[in-house]
Amino acid sequence: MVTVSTSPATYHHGNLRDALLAAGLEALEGPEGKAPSLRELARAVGVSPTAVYRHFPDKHALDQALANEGLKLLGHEQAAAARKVGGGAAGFAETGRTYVRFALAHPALFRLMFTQGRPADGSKKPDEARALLTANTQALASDPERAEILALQAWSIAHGIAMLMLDGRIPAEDALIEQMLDTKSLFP
Amino acid sequence: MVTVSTSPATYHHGNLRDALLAAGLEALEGPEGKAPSLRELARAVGVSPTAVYRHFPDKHALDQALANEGLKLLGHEQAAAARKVGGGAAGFAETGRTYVRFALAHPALFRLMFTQGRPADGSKKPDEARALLTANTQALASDPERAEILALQAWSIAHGIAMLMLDGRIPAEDALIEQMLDTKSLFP
DNA sequence: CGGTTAAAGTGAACGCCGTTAACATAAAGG
DNA sequence: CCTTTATGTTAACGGCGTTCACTTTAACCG
Repeated sequence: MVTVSTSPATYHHGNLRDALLAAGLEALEGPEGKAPSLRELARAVGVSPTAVYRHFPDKHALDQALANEGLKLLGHEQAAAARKVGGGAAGFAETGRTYVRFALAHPALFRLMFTQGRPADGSKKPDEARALLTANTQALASDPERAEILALQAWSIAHGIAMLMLDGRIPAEDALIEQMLDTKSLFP
Repeated sequence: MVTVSTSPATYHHGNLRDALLAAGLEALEGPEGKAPSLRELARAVGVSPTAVYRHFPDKHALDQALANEGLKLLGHEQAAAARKVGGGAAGFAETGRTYVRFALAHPALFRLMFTQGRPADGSKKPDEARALLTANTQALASDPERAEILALQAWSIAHGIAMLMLDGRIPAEDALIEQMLDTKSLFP
């Protein structure tokens, strides 16, 4: 009898793919600030480096899979944050702050999410974060023409703040995030 | 008699430091989109890998030096662009567009400029780009209190656009840059 | 000058990396 | 059961950043 859940499923030696992703996410949270190496993850999972290639064609594919996990996480956090403040304009503002805070809380993961050329394609539906963004801007923009531009502008400023703070160009202070992302002054 | 100039100066085997930086900048312009390796640069200059360590304590220092070159270049381009349109509000807008265009024109260099934790310190004066930004925002902001925030916001949105375009998240079209950076709608 | 000293470059080696090839083993399934 | 196929392993390759011990060149100075 086997407990069929996320991690220990049909086992040969283990559910390597998921185990590698879990180890990867954990490594990305570490204080190293560095993306883990393939061999490092194999070691962490207790498997030879080449075993990884049964589940990912190459290192880049592994990184992309990790990036996707990160994107999912970010989307969930943003949606939850927006819901918590009741959606609407307040929710929109909250997604922006959450975006930047996520980057600061998971620097290595966030970098990985955007350094890897995006998920190739295949994925039919846009990620949750993106969907939330377009929904919000379409609801809040007076001119639906401008909604799209507004979405890209909002994304860009949040992304810019996140990156500049990660790179130490701008002090990573929470008060500063709120001032810079004040939607009333930015998108009046 | 020696021609004391930038490149062939006091020679032992060569002016390695400058030669390495030149080779580095050239490599960064290549289509690889990858930052050059230390050994690669040593090869390009015709020197053993270890010779590099006479001029830079480690690879990271070399990368930082390259990043500084990039920052200087960006600053010059921005200043020239602002001058060309007569400065003022038009100049401010132009520096933003120039920022993003620079990133698209030199993707690997731009990435390197911001990936390396900033120039440590030491540099007494802030780079030209930064000086230009604060000067512009102080001149254009009604409230001098808000000037600083305005500067960071302007920087962030330009940086965000640049990064998202580099990462293929947003189409890298010139028309889009102008729409997104329209200062009249952004900072009214 | 000539000889010492210090700067600049070399070659061999280390451990890490991603990746390939050839081989082993366990699971699944007719 | 016995074959097939998925999933591992070990050994090896070349490239990387870096260190160590060594050599060569240029500069300085009495």
